[in-house]
Amino acid sequence: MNSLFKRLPRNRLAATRRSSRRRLHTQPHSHPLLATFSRLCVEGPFPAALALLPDLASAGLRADPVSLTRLVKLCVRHGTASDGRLIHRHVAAHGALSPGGLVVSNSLVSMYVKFGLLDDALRLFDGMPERNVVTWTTVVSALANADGKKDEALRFLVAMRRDGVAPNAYTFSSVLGACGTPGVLAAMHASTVKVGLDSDVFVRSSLIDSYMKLGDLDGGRSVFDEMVTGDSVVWNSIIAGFAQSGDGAGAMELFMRMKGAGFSANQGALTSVLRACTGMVTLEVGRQVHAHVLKYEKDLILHNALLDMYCKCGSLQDADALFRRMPQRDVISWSTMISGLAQNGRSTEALSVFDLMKSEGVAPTCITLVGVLFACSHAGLVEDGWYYFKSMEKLFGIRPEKEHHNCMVDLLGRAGKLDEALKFIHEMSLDPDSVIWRTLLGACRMHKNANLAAYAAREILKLEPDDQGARILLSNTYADLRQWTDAEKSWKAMRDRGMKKEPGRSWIELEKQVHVFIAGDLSHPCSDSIVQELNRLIGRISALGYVPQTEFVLQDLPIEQKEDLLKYHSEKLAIAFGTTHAMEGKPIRIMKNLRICGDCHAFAKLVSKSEGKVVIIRDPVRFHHFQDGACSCGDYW
DNA sequence: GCATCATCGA
Repeated sequence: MNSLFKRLPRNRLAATRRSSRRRLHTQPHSHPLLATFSRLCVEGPFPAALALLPDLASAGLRADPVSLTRLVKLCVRHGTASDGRLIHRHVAAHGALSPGGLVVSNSLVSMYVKFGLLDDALRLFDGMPERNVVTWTTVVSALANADGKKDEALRFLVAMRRDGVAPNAYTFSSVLGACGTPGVLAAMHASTVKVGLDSDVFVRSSLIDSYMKLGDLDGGRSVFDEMVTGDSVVWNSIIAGFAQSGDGAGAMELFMRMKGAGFSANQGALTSVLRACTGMVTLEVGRQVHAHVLKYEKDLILHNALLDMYCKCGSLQDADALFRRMPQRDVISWSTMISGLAQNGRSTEALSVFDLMKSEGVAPTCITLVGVLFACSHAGLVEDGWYYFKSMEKLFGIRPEKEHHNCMVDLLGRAGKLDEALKFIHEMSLDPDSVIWRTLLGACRMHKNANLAAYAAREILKLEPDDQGARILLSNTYADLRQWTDAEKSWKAMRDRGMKKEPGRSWIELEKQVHVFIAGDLSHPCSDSIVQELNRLIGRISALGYVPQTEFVLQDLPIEQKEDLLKYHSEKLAIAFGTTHAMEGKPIRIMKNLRICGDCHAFAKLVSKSEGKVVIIRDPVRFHHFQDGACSCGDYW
C-alpha cells in the first residue's frame, strides 16, 4: 500500500514529462526561422546555427530546449569558449521553453567544464533555481578531475545528498576517483554496495582504478575477482592498474586471461601492456604486442605507447622505423621521439628531429621543449640550450616553467659551470624548489664541489627536512672528497631519522622472463655460474687495462672489501648473467633503479669490447649503449 | 535531449 502511494506520483510525473516531450517534438515550428535553427542544430554547420541566435532574439522567438542543447554540444566540438558564453547569454536573456530549461542549463555547465572553465561552471551552478542528479554529477565529476579539488568533490557529494538528490552510477563512477585515502574509498565502496550499484561496469572499473591508484593492489584485485559480468574497460582498468604499479608480469598474466575469457586484444589493454613492457624493458614481449597493434593502425595513443616502449627499451632502430611508418603523428609522437633520442645519447639527432617537426608545422608543447633542453644538457650543448631557453617564449609562445629552468641548471651544472648555475637559480623568476636544488647538488657531486653541495643540500633540507636524496648526495659528496668524518656525520643523521639507502637493483629480460639482481645479493639460482662468469670477465678485461676504481665505493673500508662491494654491483651481476645467456648477435638490455657508477661504466665498456657484445643499460633518466669499448654517452652523464 | 570508467610524451 505504502509503496503504491510512493510510486503513483512519480509515474504520473513521468507521464507528464513524456507528453510534454512529445509535444515539443511534434509541434510544427510556427516560424520558418525556428525550423531553420532546429535543422542547423542537427546538421550543422555550427557557426551558421550560432549566427541565427541574434535573429531569433530580435524576432522575439524562443528556441526549443532540444535544439539549444544540441547547439551547446556542437559548440563543445566545433566552437570556442566565447561562443559558449554567447549561447549562455542568449539563454539567460531569452530562456528556453520551460520543461527543458534544466537540461539546457545542465549542458551549459558541462560545456564550461569541458572548456576548462570550472569557475564559470560553478557560478552557473550556484545561480540555478533547480538542480537534478545530472547537474550535481556534472559538477562533482569536474571537481574530481580537477587538480587539488578532490576534497571539494566529496563535500559536494555530501551537499547533494543533503539536498535530497540520490547519487546514481554516473555520480559514483566520478566521485570514486576523488577518494584520497583507503578509508574514504572503503566507505564509498560500501555506499555503492548499499544501493546495489557496485556491479555497474562503470562503477566497477572506477573502484578498481581507485584501489590501484591508492596502492591497494589486493583491493583492486578482489573487486575484479568478484565480477560476474564485465566489459573490456573493466579488464583494461585492472591491467592498467598492474602495469602502473610496476607489476608488469601481473599485467601480462591478466592480459592473457582476458584473451582467454573471449575478449579481443583491444587498444586500451594493448596500451597498458605496452606500458608494462616499457617499465620492465621487456623488448621481446613488446615486439609481440606490436604484432597485435598492426590492426589498429589508426590508434595514435597505441602507436605512441609502442614508440615509447621501443625508446625506453633502448631500441632506437625499431623506434625510428616505426616513427617513419606511422600513418599519423601528433605532438606526442614527436616529443617521444625527441626525448627518446636524447635519452639514448643521440642529442644531435634529437635536435634535427625537432627541426623537422617545426618544418612540418607541428607546434611544440612545453614537454617537447623539456626534451629539447634535455638533449642539450646531456650533450653539453650549452650555447644551444641557452638559445632555446631564451627564445622559447618568443618562438613558440611557451613560457619557461619549473622543468625548463631545471634543465638549464642541469645544462650548466653538467658542463661544470657551477657558479653560473647558482647565479641562474638566484636570478630566475620562479621560486627555486627542491628539484632545482637537487639538480645543482647532483652537478656539485659530479664536479666534486663539496661546499656548494653542502649549500644546495641545506636548501633542500630547508624545504623538505626528511629528504633522503639530499642527505645521501651530501654524504656521497663528502665521501668522494675523502672527508670521512663529515660523511659519517651525514650518514648518522640519516640513520637517526630511520632512513636507509636504497639498494641498487638491475633487471634483465631472458626468454620473456625478467630476472632481478640486487647489489651484493647472491641468492639468484644461477649465482655460482654468475660469479664464475664475473671472474672470467674481470680476467679478460684486466688484460685491456681494467682496474677496479674503488673510489666509487662511498664508505671508508679496507681496499679488499671495497673491491668486493664493487664487484657485486647489481649491473655487473646482470651483465655476467647476460653474457652467459644472451643470444648471439643480440644486445644485452638492462634496467637499473639507480644511476650507474663510474666503475660499472668502465666495466661495461670493456666487456662490450672483449666479448664483442652490445650492452644497453637504462637508468632512471638515460641510457648507455656500450659497444666496442665506447659508450653512447661519451662518458658524459 | 544534459552527467560516468580504462589506455600515449618530461
